[in-house]
Formats: sequence, structure tokens, C-alpha cells
Amino acid sequence: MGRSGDLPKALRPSTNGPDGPPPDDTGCTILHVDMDAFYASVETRGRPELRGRPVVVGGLGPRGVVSSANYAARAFGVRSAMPTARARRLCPHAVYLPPDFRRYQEVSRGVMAIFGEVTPLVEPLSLDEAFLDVAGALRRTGSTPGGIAAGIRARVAAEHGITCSVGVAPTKFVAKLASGMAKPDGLLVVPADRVLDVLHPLPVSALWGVGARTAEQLRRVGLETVADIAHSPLPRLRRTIGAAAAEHLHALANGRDDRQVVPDAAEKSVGAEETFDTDLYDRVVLRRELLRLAERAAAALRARGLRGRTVSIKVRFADFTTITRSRTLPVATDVAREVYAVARDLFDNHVPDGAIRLVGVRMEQLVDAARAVEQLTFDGPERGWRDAEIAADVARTRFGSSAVRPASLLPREGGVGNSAKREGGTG
DNA sequence: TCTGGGGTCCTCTAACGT
DNA sequence: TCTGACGTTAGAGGACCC
Repeated sequence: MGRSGDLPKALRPSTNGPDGPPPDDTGCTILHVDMDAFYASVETRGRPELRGRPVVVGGLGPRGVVSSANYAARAFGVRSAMPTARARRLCPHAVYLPPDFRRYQEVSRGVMAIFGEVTPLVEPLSLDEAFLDVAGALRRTGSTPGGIAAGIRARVAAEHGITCSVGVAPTKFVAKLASGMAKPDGLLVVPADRVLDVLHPLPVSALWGVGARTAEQLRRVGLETVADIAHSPLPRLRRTIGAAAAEHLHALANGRDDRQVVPDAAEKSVGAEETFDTDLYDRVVLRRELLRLAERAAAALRARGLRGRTVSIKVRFADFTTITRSRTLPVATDVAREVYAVARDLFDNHVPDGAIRLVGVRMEQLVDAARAVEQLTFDGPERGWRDAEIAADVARTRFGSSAVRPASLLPREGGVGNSAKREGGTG
């Protein structure tokens, strides 16, 4: 689902061809495992009627975008992040499915468990990819990195019915690049002495952290390939893209990447946001949406055993300009009612009237709920609301997400009602 | 063509305390 | 008492990733 999957096949190094000796994987202790077209693969496994057909998973509404497209759909030009409406024009005969994240999470857990049997040093990046440091596993098993990678690919296919691609390299960045080059359903080892041969012909956009904007800035000063970055003097690079990015890209372009594989990285923020099918103007309806999102964000915090100190709202207007406003509380919370109170105040006092296409609520400055400072009023109203919301969490787990409606928390201003999505915009 | 939803990280600016 | 330098932190926005 990432950009690296689109790297030109012509750039594949020849070291892993079917002919010739296996590549020297000495010192290649980092593996990057990436599921192939993950969501689409999960949807199609065990469904022979979809075999060979283009399958697209994504938002099916008027403003939906593609989350995942299988390779049959990609042959028609369908790509991740493309508006679904455009995908339908490119490939009208594809099967279009809404995402089912619970299923993907379930499969992801199973796949990550396989990784965990190989090494404790597993760093998941998303549901469908992870870095593994196999240095310890080499000593323990007497295998090679390439051998371990092949074993992982075989187990994922056998136990979960989907394919993955693996990059094996001395560093995280090159391993990730290699998995992209190996796609689909491939394995690529980049030996230490071939790293620069692989990196330097690539376009700057292949570097981690270079998107469309940065690539354009670099192109304007004549830097188009990774080799150009590697050979560019650092001060010039700093002037073009800023100090931090310059040093980061210069190191990567020269094959230097000393980032370790870090398991269990703490989350920094948790939130929820929603784009409406049609733009909304009505402040009452928008507040109700904020309440729903505050409820979702708070429930996500409670599910993770976290609380947040900073409440941040995000508003995107019809012209796509986006503003965020935030406020930091004295005490961290996981209570939707408290989150909503702050979000609503930020909205009422900092967001001008206008056509709005998206609102979001995010919690930052997260702390472990078990170690968070309790409110001074242990028996106060907040405690009561938290208990009520925890009971609602339980009900939703047992009876489904609509069993307890967030509108039950709504102060008496607009009454309970349907979601804004169904109501549509009002003038 | 017309842009989702979940995140992280970086930069800039303003406010604040010393 | 006022002012400026400096470090720290919060807030806002943007770029990027999957």
C-alpha cells in the first residue's frame, strides 16, 4: 500500500535472480516484511469467484478513496489514495468493497505472531508491515537472513492464505526499499557492498520522508536522484529543505541509517475524524459530530489504557484549507464528556462560519491511565461519567457499536437525532 | 482528478519565566 | 522599573507515511 511498491522493476538489482549464486547476506540483519495488497488480499482469500478479478477496497461514498487495490486492478491504473470515483472510471468492472478493519486486525495479529516467534525485536509500522531484527535469531537457529525471510514468507502463505514480500538488508531504510522492489510475492537481499549501487540511481522520491513537495523543492535546485543528494554539500541541502531533513536525507542517500528496530513504541496521539458526504454549515449539526468524535476518541483511549492531556480539533473547509486548534488540560482525561466540552469550546470560539467538509478530534500528550493523576474529586461527576462510559464500552463490545449512542451524552440543545451524514448539509 | 482516516515528525512563532 | 537576551514550552500548520 506504500509508495515503494511503485518502484520501477528495472531498478531491481540482479543479485537475486534465479540464476547465479545466492547473494551474500552477511550483516543483513534487518528484515522488512510487507503484505501484498493487504486489505484486498484478505478480502479475496477463500473466495474463488474473485480469483483473477480486479478488487478495490476503499470508501464507497462520493468522497471515498482507495485503501487497497489488488494487482489486477493496478493493471488498470488504480492506486492507493486515489478517489474511488476515479478508480471506477478507470476500472468499472472491478469489485468494490468497503474496508473491514476488524478482519484486517485479526489477520495482522496472526502474522505479527509469526514474526514474534522468529525474534522478539519486531517493530510493526502498520497493520500490514513490520521491521524485524534477526541478529539474535541467526545465532540461535544457525540460519541465514535470507533463509529466515523465506521461512516467514512460507508460513504467512500457508497459515493465512496471503502473500508478502520481504526485503533483507543491513539497515531499515534499505530493507524497506528492498521489500518494495521485491513486490509482489518476492524476496530481495541487498548485500552491504551493493547498497549504494541500489540506492543511487533511484529518484529522490524513493527516500523516506520525500513526498511531492520536497521532491519539487529538490528538483528546482537540480537534485533529481539519490546520487545527487548523496553528492550534494550539506549546507546547500540545508538551505533547500531545512537542517533536520537535510541531514536525514544526506545520511540515507549515503547508505547510513543507524535507526534500531524498536518494539512497543508508545503511541503519541489517538483521534477520530470524519469527512462528510456533503459540506456542512449548521453549527448544531457540527457540534453533534464533534460529540460523536469525542466519544470515539475517548473510547479509543480507554481501550488502550491511556489518557490524554491535550485536546485538539481539526476543521477542513470546503476549499480544503485546514485549521487545528488545541488546549492542554491540567489533568489527563479519557472521559468523552470532558473531551467534548473542550472540543466544543475550541470550535465555538476559534472556528469561523463556513462550509465544512471534515471535523476531527485528537488527544495528545498521552499518559498511562494506571499512572495518571486521578481527579481531585474522586467521587465527583467525572468519575460518574467515566463509569457510565466504561459501561457503554462493554455494551458496545457485546451488542455492537450502535447499542449505545453517543447522543445519550448530548446536552439538551438540539435534541437527539441522526448523524450529520444522513442529514446532509443545511444552509 | 479532486483529494479518507489514522498517525508521526518538523518548523515556526508567540508567550512566558529568568 | 523597564528592556533585551535566552531557553523552554505550547500551539499551529505543513509534509509525510501507510
